[in-house]
Amino acid sequence: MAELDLFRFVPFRLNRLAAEVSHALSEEYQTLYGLDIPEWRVMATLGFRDDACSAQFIAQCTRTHKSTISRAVTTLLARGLIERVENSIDRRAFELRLSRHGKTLYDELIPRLLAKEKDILSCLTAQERRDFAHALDKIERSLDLVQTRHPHKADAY
Amino acid sequence: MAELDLFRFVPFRLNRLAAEVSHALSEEYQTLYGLDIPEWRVMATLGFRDDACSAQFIAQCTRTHKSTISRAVTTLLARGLIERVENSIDRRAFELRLSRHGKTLYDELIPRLLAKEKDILSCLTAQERRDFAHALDKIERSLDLVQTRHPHKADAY
DNA sequence: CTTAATTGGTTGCAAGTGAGACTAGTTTAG
DNA sequence: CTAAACTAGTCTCACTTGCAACCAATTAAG
Repeated sequence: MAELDLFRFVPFRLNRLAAEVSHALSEEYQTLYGLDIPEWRVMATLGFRDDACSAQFIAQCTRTHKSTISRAVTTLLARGLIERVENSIDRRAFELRLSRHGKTLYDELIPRLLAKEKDILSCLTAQERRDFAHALDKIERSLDLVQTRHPHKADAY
Repeated sequence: MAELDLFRFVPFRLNRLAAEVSHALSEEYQTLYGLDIPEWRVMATLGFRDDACSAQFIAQCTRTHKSTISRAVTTLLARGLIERVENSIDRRAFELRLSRHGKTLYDELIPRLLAKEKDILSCLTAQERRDFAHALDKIERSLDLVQTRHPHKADAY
């Protein structure tokens, strides 16, 4: 008969680990800056790309449902952390970018999050960290999770 | 200024990967057997330990909230997949175990899930898989996620 | 041109889940 | 023995989120 040890079962471990890490990080963006995960993802996507982009694009590259992104965008607009301008070519779509205020928050938050990540991974040696990242790369690629294109606003998509 | 590439940020990657893997697996336990994740976790814990155990124990070792486990137990009882007997020593607690029916389902499901896991990890070499598991070990330990004890029903806890 | 299909984005709804109150039973302290 | 502290499990509440219907704008087909 087949045996399964839940604690050696990778899908379970990934779930548990992701939940725990999210929880640890939420201390930073949630408690300190009042952002939830979808909001943080929008901020991160806009902050990393200096270019403006659409909600659709953010949804696709963060693999988050468009309704979730839509709600996050609404909140961030209300807080003045992002700005939205109509796209002159396609009047359905909007171009999103960080506001000056949002950029300030982003620049404050990033070092904290990177420190937290570093902290979590500090139990691994440098080589182990590289290997771990490499394994994630391969698994993501094989599951087709990778965003190969970073389309610019002009991209048809 | 600090830069953060969301796609190289481990917490984000873990979240996305865990969600994707869960989704892939749910095909098996959800679609085929009508179990959701908490229900599956209860089944897996009971199936792996031949011993009976309490809801509390399942909650602790799967790191799932006790109310979530409680609901899963209720559903599984109604479906006759598990059995519950009063604990003669402590009348607050119940001993849970798989029913014959539940055991049959478990034995059918396990090979499918293991195959799916193998499939997901097949993009890694044997050595990479070992390294990956090892890295998970270390991170889990450093985050104190590891269930060091497998308490038996007599355990005070 | 006109109609149908598609796409960006929003919203209502329902299912799932964590927090925490609550009940019942147990243990510890005095 | 009694009261206080604690624990197992259930339940209600609030919140999050995925789904699907929807609206408006755009593009494709006839």
